[in-house]
Amino acid sequence: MGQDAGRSGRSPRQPTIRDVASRAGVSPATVSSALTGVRPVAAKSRQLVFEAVDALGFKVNHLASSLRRGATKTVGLVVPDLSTAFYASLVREFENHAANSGYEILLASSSDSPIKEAVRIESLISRRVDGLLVIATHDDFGVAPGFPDQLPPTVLIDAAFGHPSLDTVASDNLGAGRSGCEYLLQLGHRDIALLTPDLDLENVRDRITGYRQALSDAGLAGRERVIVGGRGIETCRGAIEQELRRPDPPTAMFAITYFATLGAIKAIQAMEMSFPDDVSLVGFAHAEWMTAIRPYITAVSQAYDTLAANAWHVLEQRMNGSDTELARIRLPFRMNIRESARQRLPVQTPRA
Amino acid sequence: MGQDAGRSGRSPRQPTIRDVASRAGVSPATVSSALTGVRPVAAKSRQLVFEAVDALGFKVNHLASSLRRGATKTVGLVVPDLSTAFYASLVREFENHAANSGYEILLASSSDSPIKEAVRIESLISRRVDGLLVIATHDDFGVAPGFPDQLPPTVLIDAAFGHPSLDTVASDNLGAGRSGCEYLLQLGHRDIALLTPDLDLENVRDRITGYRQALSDAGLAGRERVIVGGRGIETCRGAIEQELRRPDPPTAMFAITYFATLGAIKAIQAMEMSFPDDVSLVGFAHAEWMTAIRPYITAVSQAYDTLAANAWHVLEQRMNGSDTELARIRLPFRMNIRESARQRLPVQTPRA
DNA sequence: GTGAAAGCGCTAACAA
DNA sequence: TTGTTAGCGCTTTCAC
Repeated sequence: MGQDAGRSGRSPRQPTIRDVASRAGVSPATVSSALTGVRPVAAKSRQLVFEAVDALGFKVNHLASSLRRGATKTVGLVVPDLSTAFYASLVREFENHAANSGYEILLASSSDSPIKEAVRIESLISRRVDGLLVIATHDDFGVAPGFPDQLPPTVLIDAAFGHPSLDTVASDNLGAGRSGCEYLLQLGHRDIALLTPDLDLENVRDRITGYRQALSDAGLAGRERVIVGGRGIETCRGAIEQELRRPDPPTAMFAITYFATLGAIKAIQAMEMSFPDDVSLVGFAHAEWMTAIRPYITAVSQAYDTLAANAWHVLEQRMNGSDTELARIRLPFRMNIRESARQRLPVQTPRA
Repeated sequence: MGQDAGRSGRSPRQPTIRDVASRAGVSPATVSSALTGVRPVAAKSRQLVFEAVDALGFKVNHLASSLRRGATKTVGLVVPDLSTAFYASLVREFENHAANSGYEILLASSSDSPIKEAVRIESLISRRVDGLLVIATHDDFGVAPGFPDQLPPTVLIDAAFGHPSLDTVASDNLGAGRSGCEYLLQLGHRDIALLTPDLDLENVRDRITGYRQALSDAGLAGRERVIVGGRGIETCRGAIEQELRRPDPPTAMFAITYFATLGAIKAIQAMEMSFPDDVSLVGFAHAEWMTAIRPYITAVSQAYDTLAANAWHVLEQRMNGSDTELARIRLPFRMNIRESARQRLPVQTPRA
């Protein structure tokens, strides 16, 4: 239990493999072999080596070894924003996979900016990561001034699905939009408003398409109400309030984003209405509070764990040199039926 | 805008500083000087170098340069758990500070286990991080089988405050416990239950001490009600329900942890009671939903941004060789007064 | 202002 | 099975 957690720095010098070698009375190559197991080492030598390692407190200099081997056992992870719970969950999953496979994670945030994205990736490349996991800030990933023209093995998650030259993994957004809407339809709703912050990302647009399809399949093609609320909880809230104030307010709302969900909730409260009594709500994403405060929030959520597992798997294959065709993985969403949406009451709204 | 985002790998070979040198007709040393600016370079040479760099698409191999310079411009960040919003916020802040100072972050999760913590730190050291930021899993940081006996400059955040040989930065937990309780006292409450998941960490114990002090200062020394609910939202919930079922239920509750807050909310709902009508609630931590769903949650929260800024600052000093005395920084909490706690009614509220 | 040469710590040939 | 040697790509004396 030798710790000392000693005051930083000031060490005489970290022992090198040479120090170990001379103390063990073998060559550096043997030490290396004993440590890495790349070539057989006599039991005796190995023991000598380990004794010396312990005695000296030797730790391989991963830097030197990476430089020599041409691989760092490190992957870069680029996310648009660490405060979004979904991204944070992905980070957690990836950290886990990485640790289990002997990789380290270099974390970078692009702050939702394509050019910052480019800069951060550049920096990661300079550090010679073996691979890159990126949640792109927009669908044209790779198009930004100063974007590196050579990438290590890279897997794109969530956004930029179907990139022409990179593996991509995403959720079945279309299906998610469909399911959310169908669920509401099933409950008897006919006036279903959809709330989205913007139309920038394809994944969001897909959700909207799914919503439209569900509506049109139900013979309600003309009844779309797509509310673009803007980024930020407050702007979404404003937009929804406006919608609720109309003479023909929706009887149900489908928020297709985490912030949109929060905005919708705030709007409903602000109008002194309540869900599911006055209006049904289907939200998006998973968060613990959704099952803490009543009514529990019915929501569609991404299977972040499966998403991460798949992305990691693909990346690992690539890093190991696999040259199979581009991955194009679509993963199902989860539909968490709880309490915030319910059967439309017959008297609720005037019919058209 | 030269991108290609080309299919991974298969490159001929990354150009090195030598390639640049020969193309520019100067020596490697000059290229290095031009790039790093460590020594003056003639304008002419510099231009030549940059042209060659552009033409070749050269990128310094940070690995090689780190090895040579003996510094990586990388710091390791160890957190107990990425799913806790507070830690995630710290990570975000640190990533930001790092990027602004030209550092990269190597992220590791200890999964709340001291031994995993040791293992992960070991790995980071092997990668020769210049510094370490760690949110320790317990107060005896550094005591675990296999814990490295030499650390780079290290700053401990949140837990293990006052470590004998490392800089520590934490919130004023005692003050937080005090404030939360005093606020409730001020509102006229006399039966205030405190909910904590456990007594393991000193920061939590300090909050409890603060609560006790506030009570005793108010002449209510005998009225402490400390409920240890266990990790996990559900167990907390169970414990609170039990408390609320007593013949003399508390009129107010103070949850001193994020999960405890969620547990308290669930318990209150499960009892078909509501806050602040039947019982007042002061929660812990900051989350957007606390100001989305009514009633908004009154809560004490850590100033994660200030915490991170201070920790980063201290770490940077150390990494630059500062040898001043150990930092021991206590930062104030924030008291977010919202709606979940209110004046105790003279007559205990009847059921609705 | 610039170059030659050594070397950071490790691993991979190549020999033995 | 093991050692010797070269060199990964960079920076840094030291000399000019």
